[in-house]
Amino acid sequence: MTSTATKPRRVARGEKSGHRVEALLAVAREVFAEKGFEKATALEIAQRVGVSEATVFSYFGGKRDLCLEVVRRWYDEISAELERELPRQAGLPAQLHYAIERHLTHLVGDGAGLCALVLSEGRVADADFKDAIVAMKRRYVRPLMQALAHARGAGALRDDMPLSLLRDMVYGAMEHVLWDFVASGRRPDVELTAARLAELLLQSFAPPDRGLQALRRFHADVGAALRRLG
Amino acid sequence: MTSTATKPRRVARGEKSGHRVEALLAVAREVFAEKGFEKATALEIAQRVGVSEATVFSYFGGKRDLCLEVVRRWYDEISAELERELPRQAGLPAQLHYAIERHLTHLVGDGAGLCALVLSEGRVADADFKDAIVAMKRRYVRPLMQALAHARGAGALRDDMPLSLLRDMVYGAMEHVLWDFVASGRRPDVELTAARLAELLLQSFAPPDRGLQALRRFHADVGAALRRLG
Amino acid sequence: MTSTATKPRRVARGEKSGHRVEALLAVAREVFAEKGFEKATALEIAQRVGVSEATVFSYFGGKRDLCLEVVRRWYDEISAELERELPRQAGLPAQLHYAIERHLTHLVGDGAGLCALVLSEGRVADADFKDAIVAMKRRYVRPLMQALAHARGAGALRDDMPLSLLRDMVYGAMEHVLWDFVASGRRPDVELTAARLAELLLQSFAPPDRGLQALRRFHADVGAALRRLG
Amino acid sequence: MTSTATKPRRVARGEKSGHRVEALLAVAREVFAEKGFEKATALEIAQRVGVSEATVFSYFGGKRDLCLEVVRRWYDEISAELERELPRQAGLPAQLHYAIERHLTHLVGDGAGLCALVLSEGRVADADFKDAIVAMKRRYVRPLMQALAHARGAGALRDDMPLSLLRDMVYGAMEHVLWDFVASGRRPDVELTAARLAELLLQSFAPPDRGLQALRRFHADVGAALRRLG
DNA sequence: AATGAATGAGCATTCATTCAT
DNA sequence: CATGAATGAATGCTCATTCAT
Repeated sequence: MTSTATKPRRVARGEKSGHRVEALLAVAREVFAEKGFEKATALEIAQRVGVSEATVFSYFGGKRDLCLEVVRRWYDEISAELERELPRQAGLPAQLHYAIERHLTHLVGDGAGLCALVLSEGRVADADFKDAIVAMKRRYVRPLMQALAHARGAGALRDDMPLSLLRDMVYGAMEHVLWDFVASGRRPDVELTAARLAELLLQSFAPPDRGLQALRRFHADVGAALRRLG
Repeated sequence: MTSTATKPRRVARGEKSGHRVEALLAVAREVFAEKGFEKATALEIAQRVGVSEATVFSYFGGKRDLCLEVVRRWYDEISAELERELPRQAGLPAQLHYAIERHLTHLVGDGAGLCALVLSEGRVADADFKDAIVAMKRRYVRPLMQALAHARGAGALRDDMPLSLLRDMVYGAMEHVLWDFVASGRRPDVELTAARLAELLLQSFAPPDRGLQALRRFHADVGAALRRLG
Repeated sequence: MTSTATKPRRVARGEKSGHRVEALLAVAREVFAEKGFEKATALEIAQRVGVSEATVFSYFGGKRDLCLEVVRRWYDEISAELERELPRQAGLPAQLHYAIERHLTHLVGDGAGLCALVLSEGRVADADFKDAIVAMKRRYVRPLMQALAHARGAGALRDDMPLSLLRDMVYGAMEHVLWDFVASGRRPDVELTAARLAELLLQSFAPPDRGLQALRRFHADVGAALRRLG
Repeated sequence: MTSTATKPRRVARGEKSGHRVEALLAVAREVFAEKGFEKATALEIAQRVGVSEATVFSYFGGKRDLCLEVVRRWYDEISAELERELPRQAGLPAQLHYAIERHLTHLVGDGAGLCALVLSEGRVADADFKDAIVAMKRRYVRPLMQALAHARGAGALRDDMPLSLLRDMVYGAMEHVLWDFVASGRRPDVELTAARLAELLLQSFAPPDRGLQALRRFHADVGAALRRLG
């Protein structure tokens, strides 16, 4: 609970209230995504839902709280899905592909704006906000981090790079793909892009190929043998 | 020249004015970087420089113009450097490393905020703003794109991936490294990170190794010969 | 509905709101009339009503909208009255007198300022504003124009002058009477002035007198007969 | 000298200064006419003349003073002309026509804006301004008023109407013609309009026709005689 | 439980005006 | 003489937030 925000006078209980809250959150997600935090207004959210401005504030402590809740819900959804499904994928390649495909799908769906929200608004927000965001992000990223760690343990991943860097490559690349989409308006082919990214990243993450080294030694040995024979 | 913005009442001429403009732009860069476009105010910029609010508007057509000029200058600086130096680097590995190291250095320096500015404010800005930003971005990225294209021509780059995706990997990874820095406040080791990223990305971009294939065939052939020898 | 103006946040509903709107419009009429469009401020209007500045903007899209609404209401009032009553007057003299008396009464009442508003602010306003004003003016003037046209059809009006010129004489004369009032502060005797203006204008508009010509011929004939008798 | 305005630091002397002053006044007339008092800016006037803003204030005590001087000059010009030429016109019809034609010509030329200036800005200005304007107006109108008074003395003008009302008809009609021009942008045919207005106004001003009355009595008498003859 | 109504605080922007050089 | 530079004071407008009903 933040010190600056007023407590909502009304806390959702029962069916009707539940619906209200859901509707408000859904619309707020839209509006924040479209306009960004600053340009989003309580009035617009209220009007799209069909309630009064004041109602928004009776359910949420304030604009900031509402926004945080929106972000929280979004992260909850995608995190839960990832936590559930990622471990079911067999092997790093499948897992990486799954994580990428899901992330792209969500972001292309409605998340570009939210993404911007998190990236840039998080920067100027107060500590509370920041901490909350960081925690959500951490949770969201954990499944993939665990998969990477596991793969590294199995020798399927080069161990001379910090996992955080690999993670940054995964999500950074996707985010940039997203910005292109946002800037140009051209919807990317999610499936294709996911496949490509997964392949590129895998190649990137692969440990220096021991087989290749062995083959090179073999070639060298055969060559040397030939020369000795010569 | 944007169509909507008013012209500045004063255009910098002579020494004094030059200083004022530079001071304003420098401070504006700081403030926009810290606060983002919306939360940055002309008043704060003015006060930090030690002039009145009105003075800001006498040098720049408006807040938006000032912001655009700040971004323009920043891009000019880093673009000019890249255009000059990148072609002097020998080979894709060196070029990639150079581009990464420079980008990280600039962003860690003062650009994280501006980066956010460009990424997220660009989303809600008017067409003029957007177009200007896009043009700058394109210029900035061109040197690396050309290097990549050249490398691909020389067979040093896999040709089954769009260059734009490779570019997104390069810059996306860096941006995420930056966000970590912004969020955590822990300054990354630029040199080390640059080296690592360059290596990871190079491995990613490398064409399926023809030498490796040849070696495999050689190995197979030798094996077959051995078996035939029985 | 003008394209540039923001919509008011609140649209009057119910009793209370109705009162607020009316109060604001009434006071705004005063202030615009006193100060003119440019010098009138939302703050002053608000203060005279006893509300905050923001309240003004919550009922009207902006200063311009408020002003236009004020003018619209004023024209509506006087136009409706004229449309209703003018046709009931019998004969051009009565109609002219009625139109003049009403116009003077309204202008002396509160309209001098509004008149100036319409006349001179209209010059610099944007197209929307202008068009709206022109339409109102046209409506207001129509009843008299129709009366004039009808009188001309009946031969009671000289037909060698454009009606628009006659109209300009009617309203121009009155406006000047008004300016005298505004400048000097001496309230004119509306009834007397109306009677005089009506008589002057009627004499002006009368067709060259056929009766007079006939009488002259009669006189000449009688004279000739006398001379023949002589 | 007004109490609020600062004295100009520089009073025009000699050739150069004279030119400056003239140029400033000429341009200021244009700008005030185009934009009205409020929207006219010292900056624009200065730029059109090619001097700095400050220069404007070094020649005139302030915007208001400059404006007053512009108006004064304009009235001086047209008043002087009228004072010189009107008495040379023979007879009321010629004089009325002359006054009308000159007024229309000047207003259509560049005066519409100045006219609005005088009419509406005069309303909100301080007493000094107002008095000055009133004095100018009075001087300008005097020649025609004297012509009217003279005509009335000669029995060529009905004496049951105040001269001020006749004056208002003359100038009011013209002003309305002008507003039509300003609103529609359609330049009126000055010569034709002047002729028509002069004729209409003359017919308006003519004394009730004594000849007509005499003729009617004659007709009545003849009729009565006939009837007596039975 | 909902909201109509009101507003305080803030912000971009404009411009007449001053003054040191 | 002229002006470059600076600014104080307005002013229109926005919006999150409060509160009585």
